[in-house]
Amino acid sequence: MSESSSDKISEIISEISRIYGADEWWEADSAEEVMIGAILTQQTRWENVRTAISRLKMHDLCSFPKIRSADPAFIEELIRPTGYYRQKARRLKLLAEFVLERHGGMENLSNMETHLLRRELLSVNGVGEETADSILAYGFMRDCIVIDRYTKRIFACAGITSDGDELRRAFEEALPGTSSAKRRIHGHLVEYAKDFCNKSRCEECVIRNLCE
DNA sequence: GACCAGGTCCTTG
DNA sequence: CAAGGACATGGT
Repeated sequence: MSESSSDKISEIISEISRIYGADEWWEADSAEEVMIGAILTQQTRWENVRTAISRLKMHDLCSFPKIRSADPAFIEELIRPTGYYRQKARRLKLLAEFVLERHGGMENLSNMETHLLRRELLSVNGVGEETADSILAYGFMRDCIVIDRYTKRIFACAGITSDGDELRRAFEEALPGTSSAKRRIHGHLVEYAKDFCNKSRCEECVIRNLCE
């Protein structure tokens, strides 16, 4: 990766942030809900997650104690719109076990140091890097940039890198640093990619002007 | 009807 | 350890 990558990242971010507002991005009422949504959103549109979450809430099943004791088949039924529903129902069960049994509840988790918490989250089957980072950034409000597929796509397109670890390092160097800024930036990148990284609007992409 | 979505895990070579 | 497949519904 070239020396000026972080400069270019800063440039791209300020361009995109200019286009989108400063709203908080992940819709959720609690850290628990972020964690549940983070599993449900895997490889699925957010609209389907919204449906699934509201169905869970309708049956008072949007919390780990309830999920832990619920009938797996019933959870599957409620989250069906998000796809991979059998796998995701299992992952929600594992996450509930992780939170309640391994760590004694959300309170203890929220008191953990960020890097330790990240390692712990990654130890759960079904929680990969992107899910863990989303949970850290949007659930526990930690200083953590989320590198997801959209982010990689944008920066690969700009000729920087599509390697997650490299991008993370370059981001740390490029970003001003507050955790709320990182949350907003990730949201902006995702929205930007949804809008412009497709066949019909790729030509309008302002980042193209910043590419080699 | 193909193609993709706010990924991750498991199996193969 | 990289590449490929499986998981599955809903919208364009």
